Amino acid sequence: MTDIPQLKLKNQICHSLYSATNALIRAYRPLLEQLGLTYPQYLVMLALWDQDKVIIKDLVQRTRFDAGTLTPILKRLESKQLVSMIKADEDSRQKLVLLTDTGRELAQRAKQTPDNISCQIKMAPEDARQLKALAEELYSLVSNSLSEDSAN
Amino acid sequence: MTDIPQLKLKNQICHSLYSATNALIRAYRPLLEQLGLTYPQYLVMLALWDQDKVIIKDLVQRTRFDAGTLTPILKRLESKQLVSMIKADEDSRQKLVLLTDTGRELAQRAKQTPDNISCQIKMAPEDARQLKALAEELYSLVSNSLSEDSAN
DNA sequence: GAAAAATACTTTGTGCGCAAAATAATGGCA
DNA sequence: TGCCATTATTTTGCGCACAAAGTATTTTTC
Repeated sequence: MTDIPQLKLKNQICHSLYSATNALIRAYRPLLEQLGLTYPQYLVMLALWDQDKVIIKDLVQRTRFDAGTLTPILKRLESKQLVSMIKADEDSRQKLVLLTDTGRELAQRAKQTPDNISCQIKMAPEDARQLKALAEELYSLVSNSLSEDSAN
Repeated sequence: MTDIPQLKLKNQICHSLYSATNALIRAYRPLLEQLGLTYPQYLVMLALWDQDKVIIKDLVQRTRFDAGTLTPILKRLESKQLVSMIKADEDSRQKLVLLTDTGRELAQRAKQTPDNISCQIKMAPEDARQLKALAEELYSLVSNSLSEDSAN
């Protein structure tokens, strides 16, 4: 017992956030399994259903994934025939990510997923809205502080 | 463009939560590096600074980590001489986790970490309080829904 | 127009996160 | 006393998460 109040696990936002996020991913797992997707793969597919035929850099921005994380995820989606990748004409450093027909069709089967999750979890809509807003706020505060940091 | 509003990445709490959590872990990294800890190792140390000489099952509950995740983390903490582990007398299936002197002393150096983080991120205290409360709420809602699920 | 800097992406290595299976010890209970 | 279910922990296997280093291509600079 060191008894430094600031070091109490119970007082750490980071722990609440971390365990809530992991629990949520666990709740998604059985639903996404039916689609043959992992949670990060699902997020990438969501981004592509919004818009495909985009370069990886664009996906990095929209998914907020690290590029080194995204490359192997895209490879797995490719091996599942959900996406295909081609070199960009204008700049051959870039790669375009395209949905296949199968990938596009999967959106129809995925349509129910968000409803199923919120049905199962039953968080008050106002709480959910607020949680999302606060998580977004934290994300942008942290991102700014990190980019300032690397600029020194 | 499939244009199913429910499938828009921007409308997903899960994405906001996921990217905020990962960004926060990234922000912790340089601070924890000075302590020689990763983020999950830090959470385990926080739990042990609260109370050590506990069985792994107790740590699983308090850290909310999976047992299969905790075992290798404890091994790494042991190899850094921060904790030691002994078999429990009463029940030799159990293992007691103890802080070493070094492990206990590390709390003094870690004392500044929470302040340093909140200094760097500058989230309004009321927002931070609320974010923590909502994350806790989500955690317990999801945990309940998962345990009901396995009880069927 | 060649060298240097920047950009887009991939690879490598370490450490989780977790389901599922394995191992080991304990506690019924017949 | 034996057997079986239960409990505590570890192992295995796969997929991230990300820093750092590597590769390839384009752009800038002189």
